[in-house]
Amino acid sequence: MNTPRERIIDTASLLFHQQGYNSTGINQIISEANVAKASFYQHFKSKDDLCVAFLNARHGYWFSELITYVSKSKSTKKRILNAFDFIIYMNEKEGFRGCSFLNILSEISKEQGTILSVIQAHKNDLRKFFEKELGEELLSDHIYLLFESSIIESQLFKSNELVEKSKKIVNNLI
Amino acid sequence: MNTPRERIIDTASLLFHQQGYNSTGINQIISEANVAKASFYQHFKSKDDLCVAFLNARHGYWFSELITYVSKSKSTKKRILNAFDFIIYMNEKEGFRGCSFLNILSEISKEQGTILSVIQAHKNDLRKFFEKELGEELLSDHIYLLFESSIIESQLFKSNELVEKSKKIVNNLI
DNA sequence: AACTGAACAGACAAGTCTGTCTATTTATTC
DNA sequence: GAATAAATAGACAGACTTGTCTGTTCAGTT
Repeated sequence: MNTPRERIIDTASLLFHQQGYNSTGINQIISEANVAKASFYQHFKSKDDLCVAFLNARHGYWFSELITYVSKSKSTKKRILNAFDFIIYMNEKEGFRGCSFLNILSEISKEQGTILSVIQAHKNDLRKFFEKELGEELLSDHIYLLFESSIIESQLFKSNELVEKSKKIVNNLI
Repeated sequence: MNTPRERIIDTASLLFHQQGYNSTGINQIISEANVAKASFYQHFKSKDDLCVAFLNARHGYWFSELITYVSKSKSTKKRILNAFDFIIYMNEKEGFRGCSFLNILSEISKEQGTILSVIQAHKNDLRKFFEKELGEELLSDHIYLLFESSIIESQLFKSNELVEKSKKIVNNLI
């Protein structure tokens, strides 16, 4: 049944995604993860510390899934279009809850600089991913921006309509 | 010194923007607005009710400012570029706090459907704004998506770099 | 069989939150 | 000047929050 640490992160992933970071309490996390409170604070020194651990885990999971999706094709163009299909896949899998990183970005204050830099690092990696695929920086940033808004707009409207439209735009662009 | 209702909405605007919706309590709002708690609940039946009122007020303010900015030019192209300059202006004015509507989107749960529809209505109006300016739907949605990500990325990186890049992209696009 | 480290349960402190309530004061209108 | 409406202050209920703490149980190792 996994280690307590894993159970905590798995449960937190689910709850942060479903309810948001600030609306999810430690008590609910440990209760649903079947972990004692003392055990929680043995692994994480604070809730923010858990948040960083969660974002790191999410980063690893999310990118490996993206790479899996992209690797289905060989041509750059198809690979990029696959990335947008990955958004649709994730939306359907996770119920249009958007990007964990951007959701938490909206919830943190100036004092939580550590969390902010984890979010920035994640997005920088995504930006680099498109740059490596495409070479040209202006084009890759263009597609990065469309990718980002595709995630957000599908969360907002609980629909893949604008993801599909982005695919059409990107298809004409490359 | 304004009416209590106005003082509440003004204070809430500031605090929701600075600290987020869930992190801002009623007590802080009424204290900083110099309003009694009973007065607050005479004007708003709940915190979510205040949220809706705030978003409506924000909608009015934000759009009127956008229109002012856009109206400085006559050609469609220049007007669209002005809209991106408006993002830069707001970022500098408000300290890269991003979009009130999207920030609250990240904080609400499924039960808060009323708030969600106010956010969706705002973004639909923005989408229509670009459609009216540009006519072509694919192009106007393309620019709408770049506009949205420009706001978010500048909030994320506390910088106007990607807004400027979007301007360059849009300049080549129209 | 004794030791060790990690997990367990759960009480507790100190503070937060929303929303309700009573009771008093101020301002406006008839 | 009396009546009405809207503001005030602030106590209170009840539930929540994070983090600390005590003490117990259990598995693995020597």
